[in-house]
Amino acid sequence: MNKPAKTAKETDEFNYETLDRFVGYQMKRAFNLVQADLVETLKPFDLRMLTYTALVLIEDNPDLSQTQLANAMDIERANLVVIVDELEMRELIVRDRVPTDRRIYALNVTLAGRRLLKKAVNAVVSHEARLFSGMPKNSRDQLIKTLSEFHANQTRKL
Amino acid sequence: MNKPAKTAKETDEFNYETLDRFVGYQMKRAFNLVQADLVETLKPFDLRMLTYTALVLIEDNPDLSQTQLANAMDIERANLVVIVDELEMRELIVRDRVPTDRRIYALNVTLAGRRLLKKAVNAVVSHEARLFSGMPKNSRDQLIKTLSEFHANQTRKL
DNA sequence: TATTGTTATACTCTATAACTATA
DNA sequence: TATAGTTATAGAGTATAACAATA
Repeated sequence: MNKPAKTAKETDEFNYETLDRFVGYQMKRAFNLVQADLVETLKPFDLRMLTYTALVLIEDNPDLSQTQLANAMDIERANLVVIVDELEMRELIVRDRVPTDRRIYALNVTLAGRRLLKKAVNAVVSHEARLFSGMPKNSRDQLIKTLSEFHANQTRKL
Repeated sequence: MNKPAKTAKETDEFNYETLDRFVGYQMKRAFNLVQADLVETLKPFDLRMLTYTALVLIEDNPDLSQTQLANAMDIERANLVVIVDELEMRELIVRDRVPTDRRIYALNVTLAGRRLLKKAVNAVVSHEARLFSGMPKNSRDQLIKTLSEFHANQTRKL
């Protein structure tokens, strides 16, 4: 097959030699796929990953303050405000005033929030089961463990 | 320790019961840490993750077209245009015209691009070595393998 | 008709600085 | 002074639709 010297790359086989050792990029690509599927999964509940995560953490940790929630979610307090605003406006959570320290809000899930979350959690569990169905269970468990330990390790260094 | 009934959560021990099974969130948190560190690593070269990745792929795959590159990077063609614009403007790559198909550009790295990339790759390798220094080598290899297989699995399904 | 590269646009997430009210 | 929540803003990444040139 003689071709002209200058043509565009014609095969679909890419050389990922340099990129394959780039863990960050593997993480990004994998996460992008998960994220895209998750967006669709949460759409019926009018939730995004951040609002879903916030709701989960507030339910599992009653009376959480916004600063604590932001830390737990690894985002800035400033960016959490609009998320909490949205959940409060939709009456999925409440901002309770704390008598002993009037600077703080104690966040709590409402009944409506609890009901919505229950359905959303089920949907997310199904979404992940489907997404990782091709992955052996021990690989998935190991993945969670590795990522979790990595996160713990990094944040401890600060 | 008797406390008033309504106070904000006082301990730093969080209940991650629901979240811990949420692989997508583990991926996101881990990736965010990597990304934040990578931004600093690439800053001296005036590169971002996307421009760095594009440069790597173009060097390792001469005569790549923009559509092929976008596919390899898992981004939309439309979003690649500004990335290629930037690299071309900085004379790190060239858009070569393909005589046999005038719709296509054949992307190639310039000498300057090659020189910059060599330093950048070294910096990224160091950055990852440092970042994952607390992780056993086989965990890191397994992580790359799992993420890579996951990606291959998902994209094959389309 | 289909494909490549392109423009425009909207939305989301992230990061920073500065403000207020409370402690 | 320091902290909790807030506002404003800028930068970056992502997704979609529509267009011109070319096949």
